[in-house]
Amino acid sequence: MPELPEVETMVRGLRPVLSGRRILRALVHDPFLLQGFSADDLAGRLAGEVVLKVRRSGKWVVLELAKSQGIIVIEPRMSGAFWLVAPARPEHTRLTIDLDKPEQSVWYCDTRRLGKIRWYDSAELADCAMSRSQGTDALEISASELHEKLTRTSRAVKPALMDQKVLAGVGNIYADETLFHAGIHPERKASRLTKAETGRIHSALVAVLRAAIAAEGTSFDQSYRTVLGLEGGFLAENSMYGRAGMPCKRCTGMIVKTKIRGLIGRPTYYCPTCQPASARRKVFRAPAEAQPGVIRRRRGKT
DNA sequence: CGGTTACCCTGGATGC
DNA sequence: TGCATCCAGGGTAACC
Repeated sequence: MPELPEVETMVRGLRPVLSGRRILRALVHDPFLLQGFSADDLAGRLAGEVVLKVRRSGKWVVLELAKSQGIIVIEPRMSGAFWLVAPARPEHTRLTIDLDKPEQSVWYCDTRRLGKIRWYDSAELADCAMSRSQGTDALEISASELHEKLTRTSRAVKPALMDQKVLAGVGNIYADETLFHAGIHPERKASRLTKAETGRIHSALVAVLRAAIAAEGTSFDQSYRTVLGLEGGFLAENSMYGRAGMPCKRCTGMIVKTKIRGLIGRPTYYCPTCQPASARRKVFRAPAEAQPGVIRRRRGKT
């Protein structure tokens, strides 16, 4: 579930509790998430370690260890979350880290078990591995680099924005939100975007991510919570996600939920009026309610 | 090679 | 109530 703002919120919550602290012991409850090492191995390496730094890279949580100089990378993917407060060990806990003086437990939970935990022996190895699968962080990329990266691909702009190698941190919710604020249709061909348009995407991206971080992310249903178990507040400010059939906040037209090419299996929300399919032509066809699974529009033919 | 899809999991919601 | 199906905010192997 977590995208950049949610992971940033996790890291900000973990940092004061974890950094500089000694790990008493680690308990691996589910070795399934471990990539390339065993539960005993991880427990052995963590016992007695000191956490040097907690930081974020794209949608990943990075723990730097002081003694071994090792790096742990946690990818929460869809359902990973950290808990600092709970009456007892939370359900679906996959890893427990017990801290020393004063005693405090950090639980890492992952309902769907899609997340991954990786270990690197040095910062160099970790950086090398991470830069292979992640582009520039979405909060650090410049407007000109974004323009260059987007116009290099012929894909639709939304899947391009969500490609972690293009830029790291944007997922389904914030891609829709960003494109709405930029006034760009999610299926616009990325290579055809003008400098002005990618500039609007860049400004919208930064504004949306900052607002979402300030609100501590987006929560709905039983999904994402902060490390203190609180809901993030961005859903109230959010203009697109989950608002199919509701009025657009800018033009009062109706928000559409659909599926787009390159992102089968994930919903896309957009406003057909504020985000026209072509930069030059207005869309007259009612684009609504394409049946789930059916791919709308192919070369403008109806 | 670039673009797209199938699949990895589980639990909650929905439909019959 | 019970069972089947669908859905979800991510990432990647494998396919065309």
